[in-house]
Amino acid sequence: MISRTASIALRALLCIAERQELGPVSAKVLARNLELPRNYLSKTLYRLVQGGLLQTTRGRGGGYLLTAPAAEVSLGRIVDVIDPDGSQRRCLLGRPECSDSSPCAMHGRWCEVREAIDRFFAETTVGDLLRPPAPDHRGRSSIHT
Amino acid sequence: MISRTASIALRALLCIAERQELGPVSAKVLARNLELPRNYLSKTLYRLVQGGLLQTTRGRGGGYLLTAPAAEVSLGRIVDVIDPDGSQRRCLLGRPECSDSSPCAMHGRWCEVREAIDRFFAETTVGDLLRPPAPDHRGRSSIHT
DNA sequence: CGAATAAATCATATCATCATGATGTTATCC
DNA sequence: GGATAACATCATGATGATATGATTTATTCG
Repeated sequence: MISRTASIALRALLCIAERQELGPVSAKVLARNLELPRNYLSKTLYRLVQGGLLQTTRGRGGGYLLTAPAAEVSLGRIVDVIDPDGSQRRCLLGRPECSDSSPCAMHGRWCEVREAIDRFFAETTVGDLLRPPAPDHRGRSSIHT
Repeated sequence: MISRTASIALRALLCIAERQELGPVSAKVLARNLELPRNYLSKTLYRLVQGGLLQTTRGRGGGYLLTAPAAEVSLGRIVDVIDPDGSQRRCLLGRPECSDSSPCAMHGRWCEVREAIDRFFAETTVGDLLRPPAPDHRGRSSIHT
């Protein structure tokens, strides 16, 4: 669905968003929290910096901060920075020019699903995920407010 | 979403399903139709044979046939044979044990989308794709018994 | 300044996927 | 039985994603 690196990027951004009120979050802290090698993480974080999602400060007390409020950062923007060829999720049969006017055999049926995926990534923000997961009918949790 | 090889497998099965009334479909014919190197295709087809989706006959006039009616072969079965680790599509944050009782931050929101994807692959069959996707035409698509 | 901290970068290493070409095996037809 | 057709398998290479470790650059603090 998304690459492992994109998955790491999502986790890293969430972790930074949770902690940045206390100041920049260092790669060291992130590596410890995400249980990942520091340098590998560092490279992924740098891609997010270049993608405009993070800003950094070096030296003592330095680290990473979001460039925009968490509520304004969609998951899609994060994934697009790491997996730039989002057209992975396009035609299931691999046709580069699959479209409504030139559809493959699955086009009609798959489009609905694909649009649901696109909506998820476009509409869900980092901010949405900071608040405890929306209680739903699933799992039958009997927690009342 | 699915690997390139899985995409090729889908195309190959569709092609075989379309042509098998005339007898087994050879790798040579498939390679020509799908514009793919014969040997590479051959290896992928063999995986489908091992997965129980295709049967083969060798020698003159030989080739590949579906083992079951097209209407009974779901796309999910095909993809599972080629990309056995379907858990790719599971937790977006890569948690192996993400579930309703132990959800990640995205679990609730993502599950709905994931289930739509799972339904698509489980419910769409090769047979569904053989008939043209019923565009604006009336009459052909109303085949509800 | 010099030491410490932290990000940025470089050089490799590893691994799975994708792909090609050559060869082996099985079945059919004459 | 020999030629041919067709799938099965092997060996190898190319590519990109993943991962590790070492080094360099920038900043802060004493």
